[in-house]
Amino acid sequence: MPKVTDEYRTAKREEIVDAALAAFRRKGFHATSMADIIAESGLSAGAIYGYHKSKADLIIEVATRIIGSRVVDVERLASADPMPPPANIIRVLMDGMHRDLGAGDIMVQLWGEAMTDSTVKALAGGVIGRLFETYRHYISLWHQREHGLSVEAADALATRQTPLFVSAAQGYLLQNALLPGFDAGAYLDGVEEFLPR
Amino acid sequence: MPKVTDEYRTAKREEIVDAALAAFRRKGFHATSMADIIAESGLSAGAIYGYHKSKADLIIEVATRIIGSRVVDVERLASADPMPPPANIIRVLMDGMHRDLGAGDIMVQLWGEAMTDSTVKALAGGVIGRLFETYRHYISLWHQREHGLSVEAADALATRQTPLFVSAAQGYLLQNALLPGFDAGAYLDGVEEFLPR
DNA sequence: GTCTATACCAGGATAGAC
DNA sequence: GTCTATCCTGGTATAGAC
Repeated sequence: MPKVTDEYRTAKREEIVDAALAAFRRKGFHATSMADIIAESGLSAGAIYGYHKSKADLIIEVATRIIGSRVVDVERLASADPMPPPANIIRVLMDGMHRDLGAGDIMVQLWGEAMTDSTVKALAGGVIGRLFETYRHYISLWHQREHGLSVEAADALATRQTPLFVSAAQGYLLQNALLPGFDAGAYLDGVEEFLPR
Repeated sequence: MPKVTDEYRTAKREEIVDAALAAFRRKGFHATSMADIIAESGLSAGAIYGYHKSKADLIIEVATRIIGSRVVDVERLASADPMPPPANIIRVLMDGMHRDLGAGDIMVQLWGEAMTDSTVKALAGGVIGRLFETYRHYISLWHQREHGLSVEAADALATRQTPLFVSAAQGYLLQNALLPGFDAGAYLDGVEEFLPR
């Protein structure tokens, strides 16, 4: 029975994840060394390794937190009464992203990381899959309410549309991160003008 | 005046880039060590460094080649007589990608790499920018021919639509790389069904 | 529980022989 | 021009004192 409580332990773990997130935001996943995280946290190497067994472990921890918040955002909107049209959700998603992370750069890094690290891949795939499903459900619901479609018809339509909506969000992040003159406002206007409703 | 010709030198450079590409395809940019590239090329460390001064150099070389081919693809279609609708271009782009690279994974890695390596970022930004412009021009042309729009009207419309078309391509690559059950055919059908024409 | 100091390793790049 | 052998840095993780 540890004298120091479980709460203490989890709080400390979180604190370290915070520091890792801050460091990763600044330098990216693999350009960040454990020394950076150690400096950021104000703790020592020994302390960190007492809570997280490796750098990979920290990446996973950070990634889970990032994507998890997005799912919550969409779920919240699904219960709003006048449901915003699906295309408008992108705006909410990107706002949340921006609030949590400052920029989407870290998401892009995460995708890249997933290509070679199977743990990250499984995680990213799983969580994006969840976001995907949440979005699909939202779109189906919206067609039912707004266009009076049957559940089956709405589901079928949503299934065909969802990938494109998800792409609109992913494309926003990528273009924002890569193209010097990216105009976020214009992008979102375009999404609302041209994606189906 | 070198006895060994410039042609020899460039050919050798290319040969090494080929090997690097093969290695990167298999293990990703930073998981690939110089030793891997050396093994793949059948040459030695010394030889490689005689032609390319660093690993970063090789990444740039490979990246340039990859994206450059896409631009050519789109340019070629712009002079086809019945121009395919812009949404159909995605299919061509993805086919070419697949033929050159086997999978888009390496593109995703490249984007991630760009987040922390400013050279790669400048390169990726520049070349994606070129692809972007090529696509925009294509869309404008298409609206002029197909809908009889004035140059100005077509340009304005194309400017608003292009980002979304580019997202559709980027989203394809990402979802294909990350989602276990990704259905490429369905995705492309959705693109052609729902993107504006 | 936390610190400092350090072992240990991977991998990029080079020197110098042929 | 190409090879082998090796240097050296940077970075993760651990050992052991406090």
